[in-house]
Amino acid sequence: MNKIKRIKGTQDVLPGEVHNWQKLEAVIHSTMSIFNYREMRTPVFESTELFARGIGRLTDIVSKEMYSFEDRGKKQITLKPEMTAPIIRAYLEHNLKTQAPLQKVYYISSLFRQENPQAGRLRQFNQFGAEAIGADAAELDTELIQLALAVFAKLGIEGLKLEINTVGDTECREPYKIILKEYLRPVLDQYCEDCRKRFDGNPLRILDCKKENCRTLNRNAPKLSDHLCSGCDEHFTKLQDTLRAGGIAWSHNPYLVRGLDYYTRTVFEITSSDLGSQNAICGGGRYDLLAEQLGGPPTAAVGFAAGIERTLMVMGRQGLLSEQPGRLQVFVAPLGDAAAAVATEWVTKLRAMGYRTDRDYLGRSVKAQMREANRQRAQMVFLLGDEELKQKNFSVKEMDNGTQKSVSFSEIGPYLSDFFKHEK
RNA sequence: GUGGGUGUAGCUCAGUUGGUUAGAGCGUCUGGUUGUGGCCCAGAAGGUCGUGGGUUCAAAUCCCAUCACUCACCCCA
Repeated sequence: MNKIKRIKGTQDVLPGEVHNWQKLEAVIHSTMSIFNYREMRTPVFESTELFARGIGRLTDIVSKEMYSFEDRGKKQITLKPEMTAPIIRAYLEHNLKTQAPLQKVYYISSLFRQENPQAGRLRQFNQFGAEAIGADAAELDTELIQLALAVFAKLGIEGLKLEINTVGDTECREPYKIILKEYLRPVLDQYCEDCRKRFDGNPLRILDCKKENCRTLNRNAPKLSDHLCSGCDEHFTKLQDTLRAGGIAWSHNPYLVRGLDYYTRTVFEITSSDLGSQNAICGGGRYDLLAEQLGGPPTAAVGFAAGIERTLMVMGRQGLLSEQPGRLQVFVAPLGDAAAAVATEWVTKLRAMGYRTDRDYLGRSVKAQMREANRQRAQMVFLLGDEELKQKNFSVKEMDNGTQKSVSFSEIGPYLSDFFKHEK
């Protein structure tokens, strides 16, 4: 029989590394709490229609990357490829705005996209992110950026770059698209095949094409920043003012465009040079039109999403991952069947007292049990053989200093509380 | 979907111009102590050399195909 292997683009997080995930998650929870964001969880799958309408049918994600299938009831189902659309769906479905006009929520979730894997890109991957729903204030955009940066800062990550841009709103983006298309149409045949495809559905994406030739052609294209409506212009100015007031460094990248259709006004991206070619660790922006596209009332909102695997990758490159999980406090080493029975009772008692305790289950020799205790970095070993049983005590070996002493069964409680008095 | 790279022990890797029973380090197990860890020493277990075919007296080694992994394009977290 050949072994079954994991699906391409998926990852196992093994016991020896999971503590780093837990630490990251703890920082996310605590930072979100400090910024007054509350966690929200949504199903792993949704109706395909949600993403088709929310993200946009012409985007890469929807047109070729989704894990979609028909269930036994002939419903079109998709494993969620991103979190913003499900969050807004739930927000609308439960009328959360009736609870409070501004909802601030966050999530940690697995997402699924059927792309070709490479460094920092998986088919099942994890993101954390936050969404503030119900306000169009630019200060809120700044808060989301601060929040993302705060998580990274608390983790000790350095050297991140923040880029911002504005993509306008319906009032100015649609007219601008027409102006842009008028410029592009006569020279379109000089653009690459991808760009020609983008022309009808998403001409803005032509502006951040990476091909040298397209970039050259783009230099003479009309700029959105010259065609912003007064509302968007003010919003972008306000964003930069508040970022400045918050002491945040950024650069304005006029070609920064997001691949999802729902963005309006603010877009931003945080990148790290400690990643591979997939260098974005966080992306976000404002999406004031999404709620309406999903059948809800006009609702301003802003959010970000950050890659957990990419964050861990950066932490690894910066030496921020720890090797050592917690230590075992007590290892009970019984010798023989009689001792094994008593050991079972004591392991139960020690655990009930709150000490991290384990024992041998393989009937191993003392030497092997000591090796095991050492591997577990146990702080002490309770040896229990015939002599100890007769005397009703343990031979307790303190592993860090190598000393050994007899502690009678009745004194174990006080002995342990004294030994561990400096640990809480 | 398209390109490049790599597939030998659990892990990281050697393996000569094709030549007998395919090696090392780490890890695992056992022993060096009637019942004592780490360091050290000795030993053991563990391999369809990714898979299939071809060339050859002989293939881990050469050729073809295929699969997997990986990096990159694209796009994104």
